[in-house]
Amino acid sequence: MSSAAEKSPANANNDEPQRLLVIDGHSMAFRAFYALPAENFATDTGQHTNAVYGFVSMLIRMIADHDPTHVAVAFDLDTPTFRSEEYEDYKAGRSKTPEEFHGQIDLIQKVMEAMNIPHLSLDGYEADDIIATLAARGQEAGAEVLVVSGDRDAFQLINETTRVLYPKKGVSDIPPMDAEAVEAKYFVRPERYSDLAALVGETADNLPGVPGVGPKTAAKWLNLYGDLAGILENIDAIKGKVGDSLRAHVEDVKRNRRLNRLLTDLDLPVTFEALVLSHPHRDAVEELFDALQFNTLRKRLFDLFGEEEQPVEEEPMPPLELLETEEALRTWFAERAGQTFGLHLATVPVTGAPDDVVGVGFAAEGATAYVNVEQADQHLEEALATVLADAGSAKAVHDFKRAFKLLKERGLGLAGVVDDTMISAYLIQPDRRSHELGDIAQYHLRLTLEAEGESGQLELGLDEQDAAQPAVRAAYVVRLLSHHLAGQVLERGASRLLAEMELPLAVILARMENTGIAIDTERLDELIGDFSKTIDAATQEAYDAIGHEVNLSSPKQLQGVLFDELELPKTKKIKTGYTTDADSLQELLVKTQHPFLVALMAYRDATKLRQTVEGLRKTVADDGRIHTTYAQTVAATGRLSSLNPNLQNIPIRSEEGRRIRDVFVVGEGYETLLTADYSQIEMRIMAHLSGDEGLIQAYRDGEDLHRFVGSHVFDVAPEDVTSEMRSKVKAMSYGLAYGLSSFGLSKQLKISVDEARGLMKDYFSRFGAVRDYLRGVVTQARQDGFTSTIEGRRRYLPDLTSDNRQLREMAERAALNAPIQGSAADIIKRAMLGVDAGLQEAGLSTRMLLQVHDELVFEVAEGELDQVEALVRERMAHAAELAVPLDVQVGIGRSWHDAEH
DNA sequence: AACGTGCGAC
DNA sequence: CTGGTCGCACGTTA
Repeated sequence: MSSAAEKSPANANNDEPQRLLVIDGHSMAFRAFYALPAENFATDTGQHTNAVYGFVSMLIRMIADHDPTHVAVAFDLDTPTFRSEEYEDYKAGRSKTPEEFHGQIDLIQKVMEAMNIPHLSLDGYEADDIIATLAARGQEAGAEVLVVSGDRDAFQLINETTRVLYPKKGVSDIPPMDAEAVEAKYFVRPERYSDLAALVGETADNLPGVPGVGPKTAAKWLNLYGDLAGILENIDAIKGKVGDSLRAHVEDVKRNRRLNRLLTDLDLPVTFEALVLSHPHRDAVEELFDALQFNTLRKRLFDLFGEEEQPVEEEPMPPLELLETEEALRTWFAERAGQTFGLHLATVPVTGAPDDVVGVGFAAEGATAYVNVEQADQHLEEALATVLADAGSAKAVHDFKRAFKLLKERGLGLAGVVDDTMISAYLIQPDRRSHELGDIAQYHLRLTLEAEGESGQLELGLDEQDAAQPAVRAAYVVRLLSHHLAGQVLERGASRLLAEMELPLAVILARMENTGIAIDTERLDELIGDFSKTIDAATQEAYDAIGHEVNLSSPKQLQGVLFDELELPKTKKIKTGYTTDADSLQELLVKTQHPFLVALMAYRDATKLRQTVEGLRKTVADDGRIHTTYAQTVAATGRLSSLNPNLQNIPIRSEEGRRIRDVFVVGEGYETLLTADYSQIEMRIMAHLSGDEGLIQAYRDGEDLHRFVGSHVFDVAPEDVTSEMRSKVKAMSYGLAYGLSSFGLSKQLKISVDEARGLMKDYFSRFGAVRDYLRGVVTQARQDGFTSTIEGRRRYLPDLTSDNRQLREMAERAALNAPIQGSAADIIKRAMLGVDAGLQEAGLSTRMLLQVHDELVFEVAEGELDQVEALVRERMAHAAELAVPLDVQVGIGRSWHDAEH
């Protein structure tokens, strides 16, 4: 399925297959109303908009998913219909429409007018009749028909060309019902569905059926006698109680059948052609959506129809010029002075080492060029080096950090980088999972990395062309992308983040990665042995406890042992059965005291540790150091991530695990490792962002925050806060920043949900500003479509308005967390820039090695300790000006373990 | 190869 | 249904 953004507006071209989408307006509005909480959707004037929002959202999605050429919406009127005339209790007993629903139908109709989508209603008839009539007309015109209705009567319309979207509660992606689906569910073909409904009855319409007859019986009869008429002809042949029941209610059945027949011949004032889906009235939509305060929806709507979403007209790529002499290179760049060059490296893989740079592709206005680095003579290479290292020559690259490192391998510098399209794309869409050049070029420009006519065939004869073509093509694409993304980066207020934070940071990260951290490999090997012994012992214990062997690493086999064999109580359900996670095992142990559980948990702990240590062992480079790679465009909040290996999840909480930190040591020629971390940075940010006077003052006074909060929540003097109270508020304080529920808190603290709820209530009654802030974050994010950090880093969360509750609530928790986690990421990034600058200004040899979210690890050169400590403390503490101080804790030692404090 | 489960860190 | 952000290893399934 293509995304909404790719849809072009429909046209009535007769060569194209036509598809009509007909929607039951009231029923969809009601679905939307109940899918979205009314209290979250209201304008400043108090008009509720949840049904309008949900309706338009579903409509956009359906247009995107099904690509109709024609669309219409049918509404009921409040006036009597031929059905209520015949049967006065028709649809009686329906509960009154809620207060908040009032006026929303009118608004939906206004939106339809602005969107240029016809909406129809007809005195004396219901929406279903209009739908049936339109469906018939669509079919006559040869169109495929999709009916969207929450009324099962619509099933009678299903045939080879007509299908029904019948939204089930809580399902946003609705599979269309066709004849087979109806038959599978009701055991009759769609054309017999009305007969079946007449027999069974329809509670939604207050039409009683034959008592004792359900779909199965009705279907059995219909299949036996052909149709309802056939049943009535043979009515005396039907035996048993149900036969008597049928005979007693035959008039009801006949009435039901008259009422549930949809009319397909209404006199509607529109032709099929008038239903053609065309562009919205832009001004009308702007005005209406302003009034409704729909901001993200406006963008989705315009994206759906937007002209700018048409494929970008691709100009032929300028011809490739090979720069083979110093002179040629100088001339090429001199003629284009002042331009921003797209740049891309041609590389070849090398086993067990970084890729090798074999050439450099450049793109400028109307020209592309390639320099073969391997065949370059000294003059050419020097000229190239000059251009690359020239800060005055502006360049756009994709993945600056990688390019910087690869060039460095060749002894080449890289400066003047004004854009990294990978980072720009990330700042625009931090949630995207891939920011690879090919992906974002496809997404933003509809361009592929493969040039026209290049697919597959090798350019024969010239080896270097093989490397040159793709590199130059990439440089060309990078240049276009950079141009295209710059506007969006600016619009989203991310220009400073890019230029002053992420780009300079890339250089620092490249250096950290190249430096790596020294490893005591002997110690590492010892640890592997130690953990292995623990594993062997635990394994044996586990086998003894159950009398046979089993793969303790297989959740599936463990389920067999725990729940079938040992018949322990069932745990939480997961996709593949019942969970065997650590929390659940602990609960099982409390309940059953089974020795197998103890052994299994010991096995889990030890295998996790051995696995970590073995992973580290494999990544120790020839220089005896581990060189992680930092991913700058992965974490949606703005954090870095670390991979190959991940050095941001080295154990510390358990004594056994902490030993692993002993293998990270100071390198030869250096004096010591130094770690510096922010104390409670996320809580401090929460205090700052919420402006809670109590929390702010506590931090200013340098109090033990959790003790302080505990004394207020439990209403005791600070010195009377027990460690149990302290750990409770600590869990709660941190949980709040993650959107923790009272259920989650109760589980974590092993207390009742009531107790957890009470705890949270007390917390918020003392720290009301925190509650107001957290509420405000979600409301604001829903309005804006994004959250922001203190540096203006945005995270877009379209799911905040999803009609899927689970998605929506996940987005709400992400919205709570993103400003806090993201601001902490901003702060430590600023700190890294500051510390790095400070070290250089002071001409120190001390090196920054690692970043672990709120911690930096340094390798301190001989004699620099005092100076470095002062510098690091100062720069970290002043990386941001908050309402509370940023407390920095520093530790020193020969290993990472010893440098903990 | 892709997915699901489980778990380490902050 | 129920705590955010990651990366990685293993077993299982396609």
